[in-house]
Amino acid sequence: MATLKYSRQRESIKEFLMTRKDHPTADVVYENMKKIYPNISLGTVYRNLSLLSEIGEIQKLSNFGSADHFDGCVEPHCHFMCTTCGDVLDLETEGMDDLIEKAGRNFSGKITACDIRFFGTCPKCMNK
Amino acid sequence: MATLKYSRQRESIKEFLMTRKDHPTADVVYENMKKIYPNISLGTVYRNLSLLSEIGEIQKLSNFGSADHFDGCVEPHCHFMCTTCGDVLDLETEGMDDLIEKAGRNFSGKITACDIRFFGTCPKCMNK
DNA sequence: GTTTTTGCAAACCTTTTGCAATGGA
DNA sequence: TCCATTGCAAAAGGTTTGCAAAAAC
Repeated sequence: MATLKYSRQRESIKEFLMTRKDHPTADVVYENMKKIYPNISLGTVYRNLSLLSEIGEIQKLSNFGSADHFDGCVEPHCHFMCTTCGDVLDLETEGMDDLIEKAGRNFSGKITACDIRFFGTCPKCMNK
Repeated sequence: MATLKYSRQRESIKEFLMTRKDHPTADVVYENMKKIYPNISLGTVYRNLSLLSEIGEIQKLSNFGSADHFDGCVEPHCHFMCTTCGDVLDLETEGMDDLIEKAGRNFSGKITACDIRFFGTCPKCMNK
């Protein structure tokens, strides 16, 4: 991999994601970056989101809906998507650590990762 | 919803999915349908795959790679994707039925569904 | 005869890429 | 200076859609 050079844009994207508790899409990141860098391009946003998730500084959540979502928190945790409003939220993970081991019992391949996602109605939409 | 009318194409698509143990993408379904209906269009395949998954006769797996996969089996079960060859396989689910209940303990919304996906190396790719 | 489904092609949405110019080390 | 990063625009990949013709009921 090539040497990494500093870029203001990348720094801002990472910072933005870390201060958001939701999990915005590339487009939302782009719209927010335009407030700081009016000429920033969507391509730059995508390139940096890929780069950041490759080096493990952010997490890419693929296919909650049609567009990818990005999470500034890289600690392993589950996600929940509200089927009413489309929001993606974090969820407690306790008691799910042995899933990979359990799943491997009847499988002759090797399982290295696991992704759990929940769906339903979020607290906000429950009160409507 | 409008009344459903019979269509040979839809019937064949469903049958094809039920006899496959892997989980083909729309494109693979399309290529195979062309053997039976040389003039069938991709649009028809997509329309029927959507329709069938809406009425619960097949399952759409939206989370593996860039294209959706389709599963002729609608019983709840987990999936595994090989990060080497890209194949999607079924996996035993025992001991995972209480996940939704567990996840709901610390959550004030309502969880109705859960999707568990595993990643790793499949048996075929282990022997290479 | 009415309504659904089809084939075709164009549109759509999200993401990636080529390229010359800019900027960091 | 050298090479990574940027902005721009075009392309790519997967999926959806509008429309007139064909098929189902």
